[in-house]
Amino acid sequence: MSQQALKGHLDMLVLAVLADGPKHGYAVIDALRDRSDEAFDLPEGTVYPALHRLERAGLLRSEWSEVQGRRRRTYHLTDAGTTGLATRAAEWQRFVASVGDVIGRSGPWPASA
Amino acid sequence: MSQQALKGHLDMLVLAVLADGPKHGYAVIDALRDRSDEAFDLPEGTVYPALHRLERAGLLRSEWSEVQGRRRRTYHLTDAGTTGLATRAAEWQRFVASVGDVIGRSGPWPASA
DNA sequence: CTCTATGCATAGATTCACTAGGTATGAGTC
DNA sequence: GACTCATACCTAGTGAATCTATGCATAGAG
Repeated sequence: MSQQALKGHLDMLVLAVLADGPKHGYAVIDALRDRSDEAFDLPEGTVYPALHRLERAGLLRSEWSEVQGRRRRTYHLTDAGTTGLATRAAEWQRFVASVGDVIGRSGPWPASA
Repeated sequence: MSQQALKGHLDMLVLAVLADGPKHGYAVIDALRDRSDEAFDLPEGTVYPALHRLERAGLLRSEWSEVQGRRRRTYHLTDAGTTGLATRAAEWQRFVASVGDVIGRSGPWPASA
């Protein structure tokens, strides 16, 4: 996968896995890898700053906890995060449709699942 | 549309419009706008550097001509450009499928055309 | 003559994922 | 006990690539 393919779409992916339920950072990374069948195996240096950015933007909130001697910061979507995800997902689908128009796709995408 | 959505995908789009036939830079911009129904209305400062980059990479070649007193640089795909487009289009579809897996798409995309 | 569209170009700003490092705990191995 | 690995957090700096802003030049319309 191209190194820049994610640009501008990472926030949506993070919001999407958190829409399933609160998770701490490391679990977000695992969820992205599992759900994408290894396609999105993101380094911590990518995901942690994204989480901080989304919290600063008000789309996430977090609480600290301690589980078996390890500090965890668990993130959950705010209301703004929920609507933000919906907005980004809609934009994504328009983007995909536009790219399809340009590259000349005719039929529906092959199902992956 | 997000400002960064194109990151890493612009090359594919440029190659796609040139796969339809040789075009000069300004015409590439027009083709992208027309084919995407205005969604991709890209500034010259985006497209010209992309064309130069693709030519340096050997995916495009260009010739100068003069039409009605205006200098034109017309680009066409090389063989590497044709295969490069196929590669990028395949990667794009895998990327779209992976994003779909993460954000929980179930059915096929709604047809846009 | 001015303004717009056409047609090319580049320099600098900006965004954002990634690389590379750092800290710390728990569990398993030798 | 020492070592290694997985878990779990963090940030500074790099790099790639699009966008903003600007410049030059010609043709045509008003």
